[in-house]
Amino acid sequence: MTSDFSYKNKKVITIGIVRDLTGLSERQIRYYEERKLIFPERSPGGSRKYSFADVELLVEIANKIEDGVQTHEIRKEMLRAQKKQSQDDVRKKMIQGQLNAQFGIRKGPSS
Amino acid sequence: MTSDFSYKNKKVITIGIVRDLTGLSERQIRYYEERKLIFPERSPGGSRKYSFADVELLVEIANKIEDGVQTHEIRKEMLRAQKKQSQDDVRKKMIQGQLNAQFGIRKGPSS
DNA sequence: AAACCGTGTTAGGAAACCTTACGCAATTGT
DNA sequence: ACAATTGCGTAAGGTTTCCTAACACGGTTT
Repeated sequence: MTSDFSYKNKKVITIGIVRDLTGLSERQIRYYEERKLIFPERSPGGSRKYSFADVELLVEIANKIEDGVQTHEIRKEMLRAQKKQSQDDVRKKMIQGQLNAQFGIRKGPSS
Repeated sequence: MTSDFSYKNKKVITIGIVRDLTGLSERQIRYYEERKLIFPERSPGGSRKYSFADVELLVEIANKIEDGVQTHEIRKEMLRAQKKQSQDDVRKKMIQGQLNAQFGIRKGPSS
């Protein structure tokens, strides 16, 4: 239902490209992973694979760090944001459910 | 004006990932390049870099080849399609120019 | 003062990629 | 019929890219 078939979230970019795209060093990129701010996938051989969304996130992270925010704090912020998001999702689903109950009942032999 | 700032056309994917994404062999992917059907960029070190658009194109190419169409023919088709496209672009630009001339004149000291 | 933070750098090794070239069945062109 | 081309597989040898682990180090925090 939610598209999410987007290119934005496919993990297909190697760390060298991410380095070029963000201007960060590989060391930095790996370090932010170590601090659980980013979660690349791995190829069978162990190489990291990032998405465009990851690239954007990395830039945001780098900006915050420049502003003196610690990875520790950034992580908390992210968890907070994430939690609120999932709450919002639940609410939306509930409303959707209400609507379906009222009007959208299209189950059973009705063709 | 035309966005094209899309992820779809950024060349960021290495050949191994393209292989996984398309199911083609690296040999095939390189061969189609040799036959001028696809044009990856290169990293400073010489590694090929593809876009999602390239990946889609590769799948189309592979399908045609399965249907017995030769690379030679596919290339012609592509050139044809490309030419028509650029013609269409020109027409659109001309119309745009007309409209600007009629209504959109916003140049010179007018603030 | 001790511990932690964010990063550069080095070292050694493995994975991924590159080009070149031979081979070969199947098509295509002459 | 026969030569040439097509669309790959595969192997060899070499370069690039990526990986982890570890030491260093100036700045914060605690």
